[in-house]
Amino acid sequence: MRRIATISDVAHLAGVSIATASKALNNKDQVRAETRQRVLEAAEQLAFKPNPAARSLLGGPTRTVGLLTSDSVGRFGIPVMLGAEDAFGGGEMAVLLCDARGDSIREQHYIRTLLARRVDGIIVVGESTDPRPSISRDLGVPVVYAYGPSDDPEDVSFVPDDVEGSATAIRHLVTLGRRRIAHVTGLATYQAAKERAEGAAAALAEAGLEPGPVFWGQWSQRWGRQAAAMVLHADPDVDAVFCGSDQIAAGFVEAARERGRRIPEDIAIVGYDNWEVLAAESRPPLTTIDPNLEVLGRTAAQHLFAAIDGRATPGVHRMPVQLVIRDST
Amino acid sequence: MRRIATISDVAHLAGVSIATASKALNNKDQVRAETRQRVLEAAEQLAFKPNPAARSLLGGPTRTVGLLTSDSVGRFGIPVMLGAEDAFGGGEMAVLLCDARGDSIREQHYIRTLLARRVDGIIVVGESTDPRPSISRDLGVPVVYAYGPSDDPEDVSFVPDDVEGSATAIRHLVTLGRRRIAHVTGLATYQAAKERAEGAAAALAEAGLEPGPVFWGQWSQRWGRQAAAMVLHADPDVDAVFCGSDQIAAGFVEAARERGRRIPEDIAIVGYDNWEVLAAESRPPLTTIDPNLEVLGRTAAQHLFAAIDGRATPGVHRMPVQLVIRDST
DNA sequence: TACATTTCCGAAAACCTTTTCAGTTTTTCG
DNA sequence: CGAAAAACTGAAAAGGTTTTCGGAAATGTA
Repeated sequence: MRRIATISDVAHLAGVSIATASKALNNKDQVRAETRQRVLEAAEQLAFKPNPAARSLLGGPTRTVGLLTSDSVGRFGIPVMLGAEDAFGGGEMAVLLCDARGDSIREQHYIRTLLARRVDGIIVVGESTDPRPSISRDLGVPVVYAYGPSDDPEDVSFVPDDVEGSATAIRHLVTLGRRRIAHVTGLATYQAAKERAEGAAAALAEAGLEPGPVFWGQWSQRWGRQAAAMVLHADPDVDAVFCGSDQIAAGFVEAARERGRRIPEDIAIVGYDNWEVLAAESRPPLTTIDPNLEVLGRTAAQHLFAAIDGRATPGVHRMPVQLVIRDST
Repeated sequence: MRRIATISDVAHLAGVSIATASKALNNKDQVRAETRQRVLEAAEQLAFKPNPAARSLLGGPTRTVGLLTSDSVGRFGIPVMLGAEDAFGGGEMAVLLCDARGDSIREQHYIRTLLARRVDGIIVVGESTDPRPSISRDLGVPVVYAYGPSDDPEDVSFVPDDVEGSATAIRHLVTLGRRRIAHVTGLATYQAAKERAEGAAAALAEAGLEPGPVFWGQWSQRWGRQAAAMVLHADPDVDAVFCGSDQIAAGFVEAARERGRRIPEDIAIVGYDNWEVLAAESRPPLTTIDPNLEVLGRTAAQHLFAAIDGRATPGVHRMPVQLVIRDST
């Protein structure tokens, strides 16, 4: 492995001074076109890449951002993360990955590490849509929160618009002529469960329907199966169920079918999350709400760029979600 | 936001020279204990962290590694990635995340970026256990492959031991007294499918049993359901099925139950992957093989450290996997 | 030709840390 | 007490890049 080329190698090969080479490479003026050409060719020939260490030593941007996630097990953070990485990697930003695993000690450690490395900004990816403590105070670099918003409204946060998503789901069911619509969802301690129930209630009211019953439980297939028994017992004529997650919906569908209900003829089901492995493999495949997590991650990354440029956009931004229609409605 | 402290601020506050401060902070000798103490206190007070740019400019290690993944959609790379990140982040290594999304152009781009940033090493995380083209040639930094091995046997690769894992699954079934064991798995073009079938055949032979039929298909629940029909038709007295993935197993269990077979009384089922959401939520919960992906990632990371220290361990290392017993056997 | 103007180029400083080497102070031992 | 050894400290250089500023060359004008 030969030595890595420096700018003085390039300058020497091109027969100019270091300063001129630098100007040529950075598209500054004060360099004759022909000279610039010679420098560029030399750089090409030596496969020259400026040393980022030397560059950032000058105090300029490090072209590095931190990606701080708590989501070691959960599955929601991953697409957000990849979306963000995509937005950064496309430019010449590099992404430092830090997984705090939901431990605030680890989180502090990583924040210090990132600051020591002089990152230009930080994206914090939450594991749920519940607000989380802000880290932005006195940090010195801009921070953008994705999926899990900051509890400080002055921060920049991006979350899926669960209220609107649920309303969309309900409107879809109403359009299909369903009138007796139940809602089975996760624990009410989750912001996501609350907002989805809220959006559903609002859309029902808007359609002139009574708010249907809400069944709170776990975010699990098991709960979906149990809930099926409860829902069918509470109202044997229920003609649609909106589930707070695809896991719940998958369980519900399974149990309802076992009880002889046809999906979607007797009962239409809408899930939430568009978790492919469940939603597409369920029988029948689930109509569901796709929270567009990759887009959310990318958008958050773009806004971090803006914040680094001093154009921050404070507040909690609700990102549009999408209805994916399959065979369960 | 105040200016970030430099070592000369620390030296000044402690009343010593810059050199002495540096020595004190880096635990070099030639500094009186009391002087060192004063310096450390000053550093603490100013929240001083050495500038990594200046450090790596001296030619030392950058304490940065690249994590190159192709696994944007697949789920296997994620735990490997997190395991690796864990091993690095615990020290003072930083991890640069690059997601090539299976595109070799993007991959090249990222490799150049990583080299330009002078990473100390690279971990390549595959999306399947199929061998992938080596990137190590003339790179100048050590590379370790995790999950998806390099096609160059001189490289350092870590893969789950699928042969042994399948054998374990079969031995488990044999121990339970099962004798007519079928195998339902994914496409034979996958290394994973081939090795799992191979391990299963070997274990059957070892137990003195005829190799059972092998059904090749997709890695999907749907195929599991179809396969159930085929298996039960081909041999109505089958008393155990080893599935090549939890998805297949989940589909198989569902369809077998619908055909009136009791699990595990009539047919015992073993899956593969220990994909919690499927294996634990299936009815009954699935006995399965856990490939220990996080451990694999961590191990790969540790070996990258070793390789950076010049103690590389070439070859494809097969990592132990684990039988997780639930109610399906 | 002499001078003013423009266009280019290069020397040198700055960024921050580590390390070497020489110099200074303290300790030890005869 | 004197000399040698040990312990400690500080000035300076190195590492790669960008930027500023002064100077040189080329061009235009009188």
